[in-house]
Formats: sequence, C-alpha cells, structure tokens
Amino acid sequence: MPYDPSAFPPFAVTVDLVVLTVRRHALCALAVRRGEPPFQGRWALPGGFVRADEDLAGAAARELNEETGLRAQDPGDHTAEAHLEQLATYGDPDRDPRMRVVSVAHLVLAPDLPSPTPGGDADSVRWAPVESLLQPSGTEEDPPEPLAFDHGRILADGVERARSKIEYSSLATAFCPPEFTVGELRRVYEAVWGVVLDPRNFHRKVTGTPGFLVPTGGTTSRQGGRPAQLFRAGGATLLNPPMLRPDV
Amino acid sequence: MPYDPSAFPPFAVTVDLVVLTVRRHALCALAVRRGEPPFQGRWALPGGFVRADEDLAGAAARELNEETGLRAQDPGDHTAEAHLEQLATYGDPDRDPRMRVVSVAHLVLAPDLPSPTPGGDADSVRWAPVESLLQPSGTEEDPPEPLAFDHGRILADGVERARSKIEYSSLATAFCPPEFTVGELRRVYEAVWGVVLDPRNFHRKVTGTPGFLVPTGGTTSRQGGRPAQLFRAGGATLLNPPMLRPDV
DNA sequence: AGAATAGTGTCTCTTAGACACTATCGC
DNA sequence: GCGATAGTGTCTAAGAGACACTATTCT
Repeated sequence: MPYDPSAFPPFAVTVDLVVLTVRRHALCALAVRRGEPPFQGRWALPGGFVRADEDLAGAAARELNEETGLRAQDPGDHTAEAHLEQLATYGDPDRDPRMRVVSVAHLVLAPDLPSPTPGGDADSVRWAPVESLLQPSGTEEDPPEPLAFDHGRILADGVERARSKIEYSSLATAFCPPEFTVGELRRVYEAVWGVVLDPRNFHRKVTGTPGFLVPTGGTTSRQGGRPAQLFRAGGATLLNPPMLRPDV
Repeated sequence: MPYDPSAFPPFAVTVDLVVLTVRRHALCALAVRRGEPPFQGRWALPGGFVRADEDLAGAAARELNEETGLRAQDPGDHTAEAHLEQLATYGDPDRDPRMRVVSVAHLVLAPDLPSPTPGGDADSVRWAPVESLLQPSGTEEDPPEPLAFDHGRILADGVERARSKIEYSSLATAFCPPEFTVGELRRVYEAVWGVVLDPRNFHRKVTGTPGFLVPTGGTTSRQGGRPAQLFRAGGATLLNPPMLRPDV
C-alpha cells in the first residue's frame, strides 16, 4: 500500500461549533444566519476553515472568540470562560454541495452571556432553544427550515454528548458563572435533561461528592428565599458515583 | 466572514485504525510496520487516505477489510464481524513531516482471529499487547521505538475509549465469538480492564441485566470444568445500571 | 403572615461486593 | 478423589429516592 501524500484528493477542513448555554431554564445553542449560498438565509452552526498553521482545537477556539468573544479552555487554563472539546468529524462526500469538506465539530459549554446576541450582528447571530433548532416549528421567530448542511445532526450529537457527559463529570459547572449556588447548578441539570430533580436529594448528593464543589464562603439571595452558599467548581472532573438521570 | 471553499489550505485526510482484540488474556492492538520514510521500519497503526467518493466510516471499513479481512459493522448489520466507531480526529500541523494531514481515527473491536498475522504479510503486520506498544520495552520482539507519528497517543485514546465504553454498554460482546459463555465474557472484561472480577457476582450481574445476554440453549465445556451455557449478544446496547470497574 | 428557596434528617428499597455452598465436567 | 469451572444463596454496607421538618429571606 504505497503512501504518497502528494497524490491525495483535495479536501477542505473546517471546524463547526456546537455552543451550548442555559438561558431562562432552557438549553440553547448558538446559531448564525448564512449570508451566501448554499442555504442562504438559513440558520447554521458557527464555524470556518482551519488555517494552515493552527491545530484543530486552536481553530475552534479562534472561531468561538470571533463569534462570541469567549475565550475557550486551554487544558489546565482556569481563567478560561468556556469548556471546549472535540465532538466528532463529519465527512460525507456530499455534505457540502460545492466541494469535499470534512468538518471537525467541537462542543462548547458556556455560562449564560450578558449580551443576548454577541457581536454587532444582532440579526444574524442568536441563541435558540435546541428543540426549536432541531424540530423547526415554523413560528414567527423559528423559521420552518432545518439547519443548513448536516448541522442538525451535528447539533443533535452535541446535545446528546452534553446530556450524557454531565452525568459522570463535573462539566455542568461549565454552564454556571464562576460562583454559583447549588440551586443554580440544579437548574442547569434540569434544563439540560429536561427533568425536575428533588432539590433536597440533589443538594445532599452534590455537596457530598468530594472535589465537586468548593464553598467560597459567600452567600447570595439572588434567587429569592433563604440565602444560599456560593460555590465554585472543585478540582474533580470525574464524578463517582455519577449523577443519575431519571427515567433512563 | 466570507466563506470561499475554493480558497482553502491544502489538506490530506486519512483514516487510522485502532483495532483491538483479546488474545491470550491480554488486550492487543493491530500494528503494521512502515515500509517507507518517515518512520521507516517503525510500527504504526493501519490506515490510509480517504478516497474522493467514500465517507469516513466507509474508508475505515475498507482499510479494515484490506488489513484483516474483517467486515465492519454497518449500523444495524448483525452479520458484521467487528464493531467500528469513530474515535477522534488528529490534526496538529506538524503531525506528519511531509505535509498537512488530518487523520480521522476509528476504533474497531474484534473477536480473536484464527490467523495470528492476517494477510500474507506476516512480517509487517502483528497483534501486540497494548502495553508493549504504548511503553516499548526494547526486548527481542518489542523494538524500543514508540509508534510512528502520533499513533501512540491515538492508540492510548482508543484503549481508554474501549475501557470506559464496556462499562455502560454491551460492547464487550464485540470481543467475543458469536456464541460465548459468561466466563469468556468475564475474561474479556478482565483483560481489557486489567483486573480480576468475582466470577459469581459477575455471573449474577450480566445474566440479570435484561437484553444483555440471550441464551442459545447450547452448552460448552471448552474451558474445562462444568459445562457452561452459551449466549449471544442481546439487543440491549446501553447497560443500566452499568458494569462497575473496580478501583476507580 | 405567607411564599419562596436553602438545607438536614430519616426511612425504605435496591444493589454491589464478599463469600459459603452446591453442581458437573475431565483426569 | 481432585481440581477445575459453573451457578445459586445469603449477608452487609452504601447509595438513591421519597419526604417530613427546620431555617432564613422577601413582599
């Protein structure tokens, strides 16, 4: 099997981003409106070409910063604002009608951003509940068209990855601001899984898991009711035993 | 952000294969010896270029068949001989000294094959315990060189995927022949995890998980001792509750 | 006071893990 | 018989889930 790298079929390599956050008790994804054909005017995932001198995660972090201003997580960088990981790669020969494009999709988990539509482009970038992107309903703000290219499939894979990964890792904290309460963390789980959890058992579970939460000493009553302790994410990345998703 | 697919940097796209099996109570991977520079004479993972008209899984299945004769699993194809899934994509700019190559790695889980070195090329293809490939010891048959390119990293990622995935899925059966005993399945877990499991609790656990194992009615005493019931893999893919890996 | 959220205690039921014991083969 | 593997029963400790109860804030 001769291996001649100068005789290869021409490929373009892109990164696409599934950027998830929790807004108003719903799991939302970042979508951009396409300005040119194909799929002009349709919503799509943000993304772009990988440059000649950057690696895949670097390209994804650059696109994320261009689109949202967020800085993604270099491994071990605790000042980062968002979690970024590779999701999967999509390379069907006809996924882009123009030419052969292989897209390396990445998953980003971010806390709710103050600016609803980041960047200046309020008209062409938005957060949308993932259900409305996956099953377009044809209402005023949700066009009846599905996402461009195979982005619906990519988004579905990213959502499923996020749903399963918060079970056995501490990644749910990536949806929270640097300091958060147990109740806020519980509402993240409820939004991502679409379930209702018992607040008392949840509290006992997360505070009893070593390394998951570290109390900061402060309290807040921003949710109303009795003031709650503030926590930040602990060092643990794998939860053992895991959080259990109901109904499964 | 103009999106011009005709002005893209030149990429080559390959698939690399982490093919795992259990042989003589050890987790083994398929390695091929490189015939040309770079890394001439070193061991590497099997793989090759993605052709212009095939998708990524198709390219991986073709390479697998060329290398081992195995037919990989099309989704839902129960006559397939091996499980194939996408693992991750590796695209550091300097991972191949010749040019920019993005490799979409795939993970294959296969039962032990009758032919120790498949294909005619007994000298350039072999099964090797994953530890000897990941930490070359410099003995007679294990050269002290690590795998070519970033294949050591890819292999390590594949092994970790296999180890974690047999916890919560029925994938361990992919390492078994079509009919197998509970003891044989237990030895798969023991080899992949490198642990010793209690045969009695294991038996109770796997036979008590609905959809995991289906008795075929036959028995065998090929392991010695009291004849054991034969099973085949059931329809369940996700195990709930999962198998628990000790010491974690 | 009443409503809301935070946090603790207690009970039950399921399950993992340890291990005694029986069953059925080959030698 | 002896040693191997197969398979069942039993006990204990830990955790999930249900839910009563108390604590502290805001309106």
